Amino acid sequence: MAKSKLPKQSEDFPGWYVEVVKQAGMAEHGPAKGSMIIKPHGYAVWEHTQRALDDRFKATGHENFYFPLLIPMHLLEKEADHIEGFAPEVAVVTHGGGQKLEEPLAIRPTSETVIWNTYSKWIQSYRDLPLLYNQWCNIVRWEMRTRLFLRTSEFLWQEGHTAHATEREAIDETLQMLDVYREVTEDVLAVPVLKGRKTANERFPGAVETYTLEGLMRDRKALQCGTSHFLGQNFAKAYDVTFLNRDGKQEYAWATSWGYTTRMVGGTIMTHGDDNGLRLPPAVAPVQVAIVPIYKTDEERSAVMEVATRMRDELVGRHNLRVKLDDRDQYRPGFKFSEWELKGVPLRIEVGPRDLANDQVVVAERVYGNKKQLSTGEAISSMVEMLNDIQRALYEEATAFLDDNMHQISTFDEFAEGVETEGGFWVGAWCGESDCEIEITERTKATIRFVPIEQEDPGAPCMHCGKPGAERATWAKAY
RNA sequence: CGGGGCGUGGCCCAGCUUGGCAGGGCGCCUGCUUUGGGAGCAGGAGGUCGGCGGUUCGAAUCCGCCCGCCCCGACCA
Repeated sequence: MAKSKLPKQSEDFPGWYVEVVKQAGMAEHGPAKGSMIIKPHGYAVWEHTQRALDDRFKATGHENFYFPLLIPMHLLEKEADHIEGFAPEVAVVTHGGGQKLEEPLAIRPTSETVIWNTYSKWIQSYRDLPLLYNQWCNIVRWEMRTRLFLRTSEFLWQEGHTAHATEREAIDETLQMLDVYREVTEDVLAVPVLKGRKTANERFPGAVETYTLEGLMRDRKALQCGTSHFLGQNFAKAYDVTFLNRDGKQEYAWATSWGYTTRMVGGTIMTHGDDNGLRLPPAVAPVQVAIVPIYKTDEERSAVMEVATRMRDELVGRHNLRVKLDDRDQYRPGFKFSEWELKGVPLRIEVGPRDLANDQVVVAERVYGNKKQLSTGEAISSMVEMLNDIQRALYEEATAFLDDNMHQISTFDEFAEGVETEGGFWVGAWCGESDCEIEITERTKATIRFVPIEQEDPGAPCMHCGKPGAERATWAKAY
């Protein structure tokens, strides 16, 4: 493996992250404060994530639509908890056409308000329900402090907004979509996650319940990886969305919303990356196989390129893989090896004169850091299986890491000390009261990432205040 | 919003203390030699020194104001 030009993860994780994002060509800062330019290598990871999600949305009966970016202020202000939660981070357009606007326009921080305002027109009867819709879009949330992918003032996401005739159906939808997120996060991004319910403090503004997925990054800090909200009838009441039920009675509709963002590109980087750069899961890697030709003379070049091109064509045409034949003449092989490793490409094929003489190629695996010699035919026929194996290996490695960093809390002091020095997830009894939660957070800088989806008696008093335990809470320092 | 830092060829930075030809490394272009783990040599292109004003014979450098960005905290996906 090449010597890295990156800071070491163990010495400076934030520095490592900033550098690997830049050097691997994933993203850079935009000209406006807190904004992000997503570069092709980063955007492709998002595109593959989008595809995985969108296919599953369709498979569960959802359709895509699109609502406008600009929302009249008065619409935004109808649901009290919602506007209170979002007010500080809403960007507002005050001028247009060279004039001050009569009514300012909010740039959407999320679209519940404009969508539920419209749903009131779309929903009259129980026969109109359910509405199972989703949109892919950008949103703006004015943030104090930003980090590429993890928190920028504008980001890309998907927001699902469904309306239902019954509470049960809406709750089922909320949990179903959380499961879709879990499947994509674990099976596609190879990021293992824990599933749970947010406390009142951490809940989405306007939601009755917020369900979450939490992953653990390599610096042992938690990352929220997707949330699904049961909104009850809060938005239906604020925007007067009623329908006539089977019995001829007016009822408020039940709502859900769920979102998944470009943040997970950052989550994937921080879950799998190592001191040599990215390690991308094959399912989302923009390039799954890089072929590096090696030659000195023109004769060698044409002989090597012929084999390399044939392999590329077969891997693309017959095996449907994403392959890059690196025929750039201005770089030498060693440079290319390092670059593809930095960019996290799972497999690299090296073809040179020595290989041609032996009717073989060299295959290097990014995740294992090894090289093996295979015949051309073997290399081609085993490539899909090797990629599947790498996908699985990344997930298993991350799962082992997560398991190693799960701690059961026995005393508050041990927890406070441990979460500070070791990081990771800490599980223990909590009284269920917000004031106590806030005190613990102030003392430890850790937050409750989630409690079990179905409330469970921990069978022990609260680790902090000693009152009867109401919940088994999982704590961590988080992004 | 508080604390800290920084704005100088595409990128990273030196020069500023003590005013006097605008420099280095990387990258880029050309040529030759190279090519199995980040190549070497030679030549070359590229600059309103963040902006405005002031002091001065003379300002990247001193003074004032402004703008922008990054990092650390409080808020957040």
